Amino acid sequence: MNIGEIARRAGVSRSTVSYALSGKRPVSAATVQRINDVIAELGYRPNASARALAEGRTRTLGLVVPPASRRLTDVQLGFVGSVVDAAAAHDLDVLLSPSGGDHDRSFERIVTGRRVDGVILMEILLADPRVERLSQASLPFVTIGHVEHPGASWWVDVDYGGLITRCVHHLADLGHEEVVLINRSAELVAAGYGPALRSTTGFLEATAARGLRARTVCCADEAAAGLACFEQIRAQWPAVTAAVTINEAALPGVQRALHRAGLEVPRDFSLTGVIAERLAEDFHPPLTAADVPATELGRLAVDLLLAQIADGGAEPRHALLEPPISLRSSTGARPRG
Amino acid sequence: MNIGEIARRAGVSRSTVSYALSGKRPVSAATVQRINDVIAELGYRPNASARALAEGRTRTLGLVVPPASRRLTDVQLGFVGSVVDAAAAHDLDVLLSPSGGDHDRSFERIVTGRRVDGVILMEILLADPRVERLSQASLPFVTIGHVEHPGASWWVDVDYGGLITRCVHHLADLGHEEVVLINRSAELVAAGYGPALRSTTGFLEATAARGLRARTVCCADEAAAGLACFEQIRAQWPAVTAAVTINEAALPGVQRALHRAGLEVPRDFSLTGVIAERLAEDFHPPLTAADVPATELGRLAVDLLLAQIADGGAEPRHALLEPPISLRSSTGARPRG
DNA sequence: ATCCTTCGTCGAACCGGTTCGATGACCGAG
DNA sequence: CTCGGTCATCGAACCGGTTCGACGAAGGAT
Repeated sequence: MNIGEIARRAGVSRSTVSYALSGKRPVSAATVQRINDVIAELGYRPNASARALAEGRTRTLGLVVPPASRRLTDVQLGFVGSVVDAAAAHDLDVLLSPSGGDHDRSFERIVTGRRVDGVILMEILLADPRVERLSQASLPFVTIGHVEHPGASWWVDVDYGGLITRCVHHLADLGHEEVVLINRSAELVAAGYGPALRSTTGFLEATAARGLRARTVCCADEAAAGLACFEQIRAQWPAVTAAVTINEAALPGVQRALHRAGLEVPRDFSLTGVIAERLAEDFHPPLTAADVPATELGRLAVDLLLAQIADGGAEPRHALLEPPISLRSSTGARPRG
Repeated sequence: MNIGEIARRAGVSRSTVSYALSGKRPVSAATVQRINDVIAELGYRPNASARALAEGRTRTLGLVVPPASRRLTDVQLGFVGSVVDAAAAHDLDVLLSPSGGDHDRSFERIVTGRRVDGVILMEILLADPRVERLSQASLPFVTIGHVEHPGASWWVDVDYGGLITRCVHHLADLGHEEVVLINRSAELVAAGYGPALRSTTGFLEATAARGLRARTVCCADEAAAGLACFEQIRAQWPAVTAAVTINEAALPGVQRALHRAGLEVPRDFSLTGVIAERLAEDFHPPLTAADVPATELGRLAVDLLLAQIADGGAEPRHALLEPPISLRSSTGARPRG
């Protein structure tokens, strides 16, 4: 069931079948009809490997994801889903590569094996060796998240710094005077994980600008850590009346700690941050937060990647999204006394 | 940078380079050394499409996942991660195909385009058209979850019926007399989703065997639905003192409803079921539940698929896992009065 | 009737690997 | 010295598509 068999049964040459399918040269209507009949009867589809070899492109995108050992957050899961859906909308397949910060075998296969036309890299670090590797392999790629010198490459990202800034202003407007940033894990910060670093920067600048006392803690991506972390905050800085967070996984623990401490949100304590929409709405009460537009980000990443593949010499393009803060009900005026 | 270039620079023929790399025929040590030097210098890796075309296999597995519009549960996410990791351990890549119950373009590309050596299908229905399609295409495949007539195909699954049965016995041993099953959505049940149906069967048989009054409700996969569902249970069947569930996504809502009703777990109400380990431990208090061994299931699925690819004529094999129930602290004796 | 286009189709080369049969060099045995 | 047998390597065919140049037939202009 290859193109030669189709050609034989339709009584034409292989090239005519190819042209009839691609439309790249005119073929008479009668011949097209005959070929289509044979194809429908045999259920033929061109062999993807052969086509990729001849055309020099695979119609496949690579998606580099964190290995399963690191559990995906809701936001990351949203990226994966939307990238896959957006690619499918262009009739492209997605090849998954689980890769840590170092390039492992799977990543190398993707990069040098010509298995994909381009790569989307998520969860990158400010100085990421994989970005370097892709550049020198001259394989088109787009990162979700941006590196230290963002002018030279293609990326999409959420403006964590800006969003955290707006969260702080929101709390300042409500009269809070001492606030804490619950960041992600110390390991991620140490490794140079952009969102964690930019959140910190934005938080410190905004609190300074508004004259607030600022506290920051790192917290592992687990409910248990969130609980411990919040109890430590209460013990260490009892005057803190509001928290800003980008750590989704810690939220259930924070909620339990609030409950255990007898604090009611937002009457006794305000909570906000950058959180996947679903989690913000599942919280009790629903969180006033910047919803990460994971779906749009994934779609944009695919669009940029396709543009880059179509025109390799084009100037790098970026998109820095700053979604609005959804006012739900987890923030309120600073409690008095 | 193809095999011909390597051959030219090493002063040998293309076939010698190929044999040196694959080891399928002896090549002198000196020649191998020379070839390896050139390869290392140029950073050569064989073109995956060309190799796939020549060998007749792609070294790639297909993974059919629900489209992103349906949010993945924690258990499903666990499957995806473990399948990808297990495949990577065998130096195989994973191609993702988002597909609903019907076969769409992405699924068809996977099946007929010879893009993959085999397929893993998750979230299948009792009568799933995709299973039919893969069978007639004679493409090796393994399902996570099993179809109505399980003898004819390869699959791995968790024994939902058996686990729910054991949950019911556990509650009966604790003295509960009226219990409810919180199932997944009515749509899934109507579509013939195996875990939902087998849970119901197991629940009804076990409660009948132990002489318990049995109630069942369907609940959409959302926190809000879980809350509404639980409040309806309290209103409609006030004598219910324990719930069994397979609906992870509804848990936050159930928790909120329990809290709102002033019920303390397990003193006033017992809760158990089949739940991803992480969620069971994030619950307050941690849930006594059967932890779905998603990681093992994914690994097993890959193992079975590789066995099937290696020997297409082999008898279909299955694995029905029945993980132990982890006794945590969400179940207790029936409250008196 | 002759020449020039245009249209539809064909054959061959090519993409970059793998694999099979053949060939030549070298060796030890007779 | 010749013969038989390894061993290492080579050339060619093949996998299944795409694409380019060429070619024959039909049609229009002169």
